[in-house]
Amino acid sequence: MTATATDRRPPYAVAARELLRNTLLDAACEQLAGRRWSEVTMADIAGAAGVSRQTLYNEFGSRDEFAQVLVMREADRFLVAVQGAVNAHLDDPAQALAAAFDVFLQAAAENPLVRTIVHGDGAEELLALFTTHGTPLVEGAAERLTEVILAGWPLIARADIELLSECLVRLAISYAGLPKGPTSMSAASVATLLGPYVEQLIAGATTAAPPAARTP
Amino acid sequence: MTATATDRRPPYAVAARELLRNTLLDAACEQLAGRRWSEVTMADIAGAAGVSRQTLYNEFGSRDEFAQVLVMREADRFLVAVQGAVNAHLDDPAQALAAAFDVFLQAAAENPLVRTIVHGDGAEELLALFTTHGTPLVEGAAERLTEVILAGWPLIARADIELLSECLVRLAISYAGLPKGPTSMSAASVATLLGPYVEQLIAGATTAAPPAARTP
DNA sequence: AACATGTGTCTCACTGCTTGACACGCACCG
DNA sequence: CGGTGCGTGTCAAGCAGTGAGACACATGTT
Repeated sequence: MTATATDRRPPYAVAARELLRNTLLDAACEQLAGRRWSEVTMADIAGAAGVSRQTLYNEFGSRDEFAQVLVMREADRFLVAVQGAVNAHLDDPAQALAAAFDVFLQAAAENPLVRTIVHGDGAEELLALFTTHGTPLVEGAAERLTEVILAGWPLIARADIELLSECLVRLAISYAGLPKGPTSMSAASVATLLGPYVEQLIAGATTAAPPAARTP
Repeated sequence: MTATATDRRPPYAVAARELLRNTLLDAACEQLAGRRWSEVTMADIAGAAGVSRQTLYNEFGSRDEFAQVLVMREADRFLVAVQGAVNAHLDDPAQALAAAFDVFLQAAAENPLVRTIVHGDGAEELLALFTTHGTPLVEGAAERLTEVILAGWPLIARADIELLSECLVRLAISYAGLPKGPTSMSAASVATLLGPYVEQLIAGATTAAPPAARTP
């Protein structure tokens, strides 16, 4: 077995399904760049993806579910960027916080989907997926963020990170939907506010649990 | 960036077919990393790709045709690298020649498929595709290389470039199969040998047909 | 009220993948 | 020498997913 066990090729069937879903989601994003969400029909999306409307329904069930997946995928892309920013500052938690937040806000400000929603052009349904109906998004993003942070600082208690993550996700969504000044400013504010907390977490973890002996 | 008119998304059906072919070819490369070509069965390839043997035959006809496509795809990847090297030295044809040749030999030396063939481990059938049965490869690569050069120096007569391209392709295959010293040395040799010819082409083109004062 | 549009569901035809089988060639082996 | 195993190449039947068309339903428009 020459290839490493981690990067295993997905069987064709799985890859094809993923390709279908991504093609449809990409097609929707493309449509959204020019029109409002309420103006984009399921037929438009299917057509832009080169697929029948029925296939779209088979894959995503309903328009609402499709929107949900669309938003979740976009959020996931942000988290990839955030993960990179965090891993680039593993030595300085506060700076990692600021950098990650800045990267996120920057990406959000440039993202077509986010711009569409924030601009308020008939995308109320999508907006709800970020706010009032945002449970899956917030929980999913917080969970994912928890893993990212936990991977960077394994000594901190998971519960503390979960608390921090949900707070960060909510703040991030808030700032993304209602920007305030330059992104770096907002990021600095968050870092200032939460910096002491994370420093305390780090300190508590390193003193309480030196690398050799782990205490749960 | 939303979507320029040039990079249009391929319809799902096309993308899925391409995905199937690439999955199969990748699976074959993976198998080849550990075993000889003669030891890799069609069933192995199909299985590694997560697809049935019949599908493999439907897509590629026979084992020989599959090997042909495999080699051609690998060659195409080399040409992408070569194209990059050429475009990085549009101001100096001789240097472009050397750089492209060096890039090619470097990539060939590191390529698992090429190494397998050169090492001679039971891949005689594949070796033949580069040499005695290499017509499709040589012609295809020369054609492709012609386009690359023509794109860089549009003033040169196509016939001259075709001549040069075929010569280069044959030399490249020769050096790839039977390396001589460091790759940069071989590249320099070729550049020295063919440099005067290309300089002459450039000179002839710019003096004979100056469509504007725009000489590269 | 009549109409137009979009969603969601259903049915049918078709394409493509899977499975199992078979003939053929070939190397190995008693 | 014939038997056996293995791999190639082909075929037919079965199955899953997609495409195409029609339909009921809700909503908004005229």
